[in-house]
Amino acid sequence: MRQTDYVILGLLSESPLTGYQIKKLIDIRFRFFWSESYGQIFPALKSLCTGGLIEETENADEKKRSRKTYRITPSGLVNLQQWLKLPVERESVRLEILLKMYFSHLTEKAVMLDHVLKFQEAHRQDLQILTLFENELKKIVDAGDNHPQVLRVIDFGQRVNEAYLDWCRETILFLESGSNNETKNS
Amino acid sequence: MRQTDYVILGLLSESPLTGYQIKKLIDIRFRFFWSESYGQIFPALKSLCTGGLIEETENADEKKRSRKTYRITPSGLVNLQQWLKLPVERESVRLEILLKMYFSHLTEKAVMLDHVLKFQEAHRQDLQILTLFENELKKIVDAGDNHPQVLRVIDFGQRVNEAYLDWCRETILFLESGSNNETKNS
DNA sequence: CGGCGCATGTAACTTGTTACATGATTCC
DNA sequence: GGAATCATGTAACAAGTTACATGCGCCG
Repeated sequence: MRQTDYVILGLLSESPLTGYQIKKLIDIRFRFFWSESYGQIFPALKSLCTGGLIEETENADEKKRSRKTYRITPSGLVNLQQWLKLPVERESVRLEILLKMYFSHLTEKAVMLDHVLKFQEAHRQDLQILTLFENELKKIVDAGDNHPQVLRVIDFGQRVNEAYLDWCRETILFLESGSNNETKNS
Repeated sequence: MRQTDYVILGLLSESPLTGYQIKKLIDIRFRFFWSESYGQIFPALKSLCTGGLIEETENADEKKRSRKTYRITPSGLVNLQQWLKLPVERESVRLEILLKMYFSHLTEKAVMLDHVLKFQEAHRQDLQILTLFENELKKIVDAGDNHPQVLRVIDFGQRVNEAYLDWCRETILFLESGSNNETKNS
């Protein structure tokens, strides 16, 4: 069982979905802390089916062979719950922009400024999407569900993205001040 | 050229190093935003050598076949500088703890509390290491170098880790309050 | 009927980790 | 001499991406 399997089990624990929908959900809801490609999702769906942790819903309309909808099985739910209890292992973060920042005395400040501006723009968007999602959740009052937990996840995203943006502001000041060019061997 | 190649070029642009030292530097200085394993570093060193971007320093002591020290070549430096100008592509973050938080209504709050406490402890340490590194840098006054840029990287780490810790505090409150057990099918 | 978006799937490839083997050096 | 740590290296595996092939269904 890979991590991909558990993401899928988790999403299917909320409602039945197709592989395509799973991908879309991950891209939107989990965008700031997770990602999966089709190349992982579809094989995972197949193997989860084989293992009996999920199953295809039988559509009334039998002829539609495309658009397979999957749902979690009782045994899948048990598996998911067991995984939740396991200690969190992997935590991987790879930010190329910091690598470039670290070595950026070897190039012009304008180059780095450009990178930071793009980074800033990307994370402004992340923050916006996050806030949209938060408002949507808060409108739906039939709590009972996993809303409080999801709000904790959104809060994480907001804090981190705000930290990113604060850093961008200060770093932009740094890069705009001083000499415009810091190249060593110019 | 993979990202690993550029990390190595960057580190060698500061001073000659052995593969082992490169690994250690990445583990300490880059710990909060990068990682590499020996399985990537040693093959990369070999291929960079073949490509003429780095070279072994000839030790006065010829007999030592172990402990090879590498240095960057002029062509390697040019390569590194070109890479710095290229747009930042990959930015990957994978935080399993948020995945578990998202689905944590399916288990006891105590379970999630445990995960968060471990996460908190790990990032307290990160913050400490970061501050240590910062003080060390500030003591060495022969700036001129890349110190301002490195301080920007450290600042990033501090902000993000502080955001993590703020989130932990609030999340711990959330998990300690309310019912001790939120399992759906208990 | 042509194009677009929805949807599934896979093969080839790249990237990254782990476990292991090996040997040198240092310090007690 | 024995233990710890420094140090290099690789093979097998696991994980993840990309590019591509395919076909359905709807709208104009």
